[in-house]
Amino acid sequence: MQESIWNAIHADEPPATTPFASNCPSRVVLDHVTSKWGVLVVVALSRRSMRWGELHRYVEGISEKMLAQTLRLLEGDGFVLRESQGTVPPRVDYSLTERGRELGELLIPLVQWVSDTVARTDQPLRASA
Amino acid sequence: MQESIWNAIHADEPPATTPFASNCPSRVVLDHVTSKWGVLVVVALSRRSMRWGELHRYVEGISEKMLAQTLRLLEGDGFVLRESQGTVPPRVDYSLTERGRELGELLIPLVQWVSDTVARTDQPLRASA
DNA sequence: CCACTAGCTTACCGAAAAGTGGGTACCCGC
DNA sequence: GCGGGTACCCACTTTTCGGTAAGCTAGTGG
Repeated sequence: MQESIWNAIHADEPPATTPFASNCPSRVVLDHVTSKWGVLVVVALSRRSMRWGELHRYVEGISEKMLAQTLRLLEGDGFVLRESQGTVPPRVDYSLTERGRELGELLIPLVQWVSDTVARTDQPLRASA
Repeated sequence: MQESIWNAIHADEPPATTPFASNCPSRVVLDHVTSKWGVLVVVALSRRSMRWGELHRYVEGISEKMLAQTLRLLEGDGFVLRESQGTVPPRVDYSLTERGRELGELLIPLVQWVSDTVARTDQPLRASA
């Protein structure tokens, strides 16, 4: 176990093990999981595994390219499991790994909260774009 | 209160109140708070308010432009409070609003978990870039 | 009196992300 | 044999992101 990021916040210079340090590898993964589509894909797969086409229809507005790219990225990071049945027509199932499920449990409250907060706000949340 | 995003996941078509729908306004805010620098700034401000220069030094690698842009965005979304004492040389304090603090409590576990997971992983987490 | 500081803003430009349109392979139903 | 469905990949273009550099204000140290 490593230091809490709270310790980092106390210090003037953050330790290299937290994403506040520019050379920390966690920044890369953090970028992946907080990417525009990455969040939605992980949350979508949190409930149940889905096929390619299902995901594409479900995460509205994502292009095929971005879906493929996002899935490959998340697979590379060990969050998503890709299972291709060798059948024709092709059928590929995507699901979360154990690590992906852990991530989902952190992302779901975030998405839920943002969604709720925006919906609840009477005055527009943003003054400018 | 609105529907849980879980209901959305059960349905074939997600309701317009969740970020799965392409026209949902929460997508915009979600993009802000999950942006590369947005996450780090909110988490940094979660512990204590900071001045411009402090933040700039603390969130390593962020350019002045990006810091200003991120802060303006988060201020527009109501997450960050900007207090400029009219003194010269200028002194500006940034802190989280109540809403910002709520957000921080969701982001901290995420950052912590990613940081821990990456640090704990022996084999490289990502197969490809 | 000149440089230096803090906290920005704006203009400019290259890089990277993301959208578009096409193609592929294979089989099925008509 | 033609079109449609599935799950992609590749090339091209557009859009956005993000970094560099300069400028601005006003007081302060040398």
